[in-house]
Amino acid sequence: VGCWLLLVVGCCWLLVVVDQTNMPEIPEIHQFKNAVNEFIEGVTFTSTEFLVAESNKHPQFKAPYPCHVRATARGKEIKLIFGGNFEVVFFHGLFGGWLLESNSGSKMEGEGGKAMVVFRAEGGKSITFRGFSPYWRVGTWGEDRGPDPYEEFDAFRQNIMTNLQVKAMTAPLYEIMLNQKYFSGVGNYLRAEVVYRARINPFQSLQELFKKDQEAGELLLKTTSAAVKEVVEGRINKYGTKEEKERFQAWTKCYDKSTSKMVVDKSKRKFFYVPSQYSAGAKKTQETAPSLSPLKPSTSSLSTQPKPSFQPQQPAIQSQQLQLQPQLQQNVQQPVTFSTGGDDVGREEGDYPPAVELMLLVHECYHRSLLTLEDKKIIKQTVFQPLTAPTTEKNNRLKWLLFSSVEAFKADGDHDFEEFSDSIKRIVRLLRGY
DNA sequence: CGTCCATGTCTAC
DNA sequence: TAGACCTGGACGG
Repeated sequence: VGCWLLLVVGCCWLLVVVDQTNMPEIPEIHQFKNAVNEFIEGVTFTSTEFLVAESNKHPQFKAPYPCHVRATARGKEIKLIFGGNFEVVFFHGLFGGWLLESNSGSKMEGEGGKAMVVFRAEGGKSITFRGFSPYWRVGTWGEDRGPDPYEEFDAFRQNIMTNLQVKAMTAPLYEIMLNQKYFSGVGNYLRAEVVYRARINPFQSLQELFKKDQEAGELLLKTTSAAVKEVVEGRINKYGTKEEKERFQAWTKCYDKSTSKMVVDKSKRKFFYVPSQYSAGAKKTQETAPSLSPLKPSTSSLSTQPKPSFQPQQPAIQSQQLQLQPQLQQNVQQPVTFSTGGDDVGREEGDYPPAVELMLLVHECYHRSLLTLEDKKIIKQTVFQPLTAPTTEKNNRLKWLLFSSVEAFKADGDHDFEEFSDSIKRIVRLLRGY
């Protein structure tokens, strides 16, 4: 029964893949590759027909006909190998795809978009690469694209491990995962799904992740590979047949779900994530920060948030609260030398003192894994320094900087935690200089 | 009919 | 960092 099912589904899949032409990520590229290979198995190719003007993007070339052709895939690229040594790499770009036809030329000519290049074989079969902003290149894989996480997992992992210290690795996970140099083939839905499935905070960098928790780092890489495998083998496709679309909807747990949170990244692409997915894990680490959930939507909820939200919800938090409270008391009594200048001006009842505001924010950043425990401790020590401790000019200035960061954060309607934690990290670095 | 949006890069100001 | 590439589906008037 299993074989029969495979056969039937396999046939449907072949037909479907033929018509699909939308921005693919690795799984779809592998599906194309598999479909092409099945279709041209044992077929002898005899000619190439170029249907676009020659350009850098679409150079004409001469394949060693007659020959057999084989397709391979790596990341988002597909390579056709003609007769075992002549290679052309294809990139799908915005809306590229392959058309597999048994009766050569029947469908493509003039119909539905521009065919770009047709490879014709004996017996009337042809494969057509079509699209509107794709390209091809005679030669091998793109230089700036890393190994395929699905078919070359070890190389994929190695490429990341040996480059863990490069600057790109300091970008948050959700950004680096679109970097084809390291996450070759990963695209917008995979980054969301992988991070979700691995239950890892996407707002930290890969560098930090590996430093802090090697196992979690390894898990992320393995999950990347596994997710691709699931999509390829599950015949899942957002732009496929009705069944494939349904499978896509069922498979995605995070991407494009109304229950997910969403941020728009630098290149204006949507990143979906579910905070509880990774913050639940953080609770195990005892040092859980109080949740500041009302912070995000409104403009300045931090200063108007009622104190009861401070109430510990769990025993694990309680011990921390007990620790924190005396220190807060102590802080209130501190001289206001570093309270952003305006000495209580415009403060309303219910506002937290600056130091408490700062620590709440730092806690939240720690909660989001934007700051380390170490960072948090250093800030705490600095802010709640015992009255007896010597204070230096420099130290005071850094404290002032810390509070300025809070003001900047509050002034910025977007409540950019990353920016905030970045400035905090810079100050921590300075503090460590002592 | 029009407008917006999408698994993605590349390039010019 | 916006614009280009210039499809095709969903949705609005």
